[in-house]
Order: sequence, then structure tokens, then C-alpha cells
Amino acid sequence: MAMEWTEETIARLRDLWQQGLSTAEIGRQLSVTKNAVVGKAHRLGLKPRPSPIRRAAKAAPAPTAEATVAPAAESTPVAPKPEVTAAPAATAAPAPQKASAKAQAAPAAAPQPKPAAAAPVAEDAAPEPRPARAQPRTTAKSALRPVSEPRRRSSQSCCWPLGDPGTPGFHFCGATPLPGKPYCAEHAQLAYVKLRDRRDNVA
DNA sequence: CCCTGATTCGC
DNA sequence: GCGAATCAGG
Repeated sequence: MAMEWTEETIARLRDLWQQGLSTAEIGRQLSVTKNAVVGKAHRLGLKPRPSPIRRAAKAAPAPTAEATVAPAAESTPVAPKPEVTAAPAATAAPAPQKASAKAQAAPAAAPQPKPAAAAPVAEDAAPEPRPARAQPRTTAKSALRPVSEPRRRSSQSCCWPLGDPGTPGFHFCGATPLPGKPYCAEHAQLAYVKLRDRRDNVA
């Protein structure tokens, strides 16, 4: 049977995707494969994320010679070469990456709502926007910028995970989130906790 | 080898 | 619509 993409799951997918998590990471949290994530993301229409590759089209789509005409190829003889370095993650997403062992992502480990447990933020400030279960790997190649993320309002429902991702009872809070936040007021408190205070405030 | 996302195509 | 298989780049 195929995965039941409920409003909830889809909302989560959208959110995680928007947060810049890798497809595999999202898949782990959603208990699906990265393929499923990618596939669904495609069908959902979202997908403008930096891709490592740009697959050369195998089947040549009947190249009609008409398109060969270069429009206004007079002013600029050479294109600025924009490349595929869009990398929106650098501007808005924390860009989590590099996990030594995926084994650590075991459901029994820390998928529980203990998000703040791994928040790598300076104490006393800078909320970590995501209840990352385990310390998200960070290649350190991309410095995260907690600030400047005006676009894209958060989901319409609180994305706080309840239960173990992958277990039947797993679900998301679903309450109305704070403006600009992926979590409701209640869970935002847990998500955006100061390091010095987040000893064991996780129920 | 690991990772990443993209596309195809049988279901 | 779904996602494994496959592809392709880093």
C-alpha cells in the first residue's frame, strides 16, 4: 500500500522541505524513503531546491531547429554563467547535513519531542527553528543564518512532532502556529528555548 | 564509498 | 498517485 499522504504529513513535508532539510532527512522523520519524499515533493509542486545534479535528458525531446535562434545575442556574446548555485539554503535554511551514522537516527534514540535537546544555539538567544530530534549533522560548510527569513509563512498548523516518527501514534500538534513560526505558542516555547534553560523542560 | 536530489516507470 | 529503481553529480 502506498503511503497515506495526509494533510498533516504533507504539511510536515512542506515545512521540513522549506526548512532546507535533505530529502533523506525528511524521509527519516516522516518514516518514508527519500524517494517518496522527492516524488511527493514533485507532485506537490514544491521543489526549487539546489540539486547536486542536472541529469542530462536521455530522450532528446525532438529538438526543433527553430529554438536554435539566440535572441538578442548581440549585446552579450558570453553569458554571465549563472550556474546552478542557487543554493537558497544558504540564505534561509540551516542546511543540515552530514550524519556520521544514520543508525543514530533510530526511532528509539531521540525522535521524541525533545527537540531543544540539540539546539546548537548561543545561549540566551537565537532560537533554533526546528525540533531536530538528533543533532542534525552539519558539514559546517554553510554557516546558518537564523535571521532574515521573511518569506514563506509557516505552516497553518503546528508542526511539533508528538510520538515517535514511524510509529502508528505519531502525529503533529496541528494547533495554530505563531505568526512566522512553525509551532503553536505552546510548542514554540519548547522549540525556542534558551540553552541555559533547556535542561529538562521537555516533558 | 558516502552523500545529495531527479527522473523514470511499473504498480 | 505512489515510490523503488535508477541515474547522476559531489
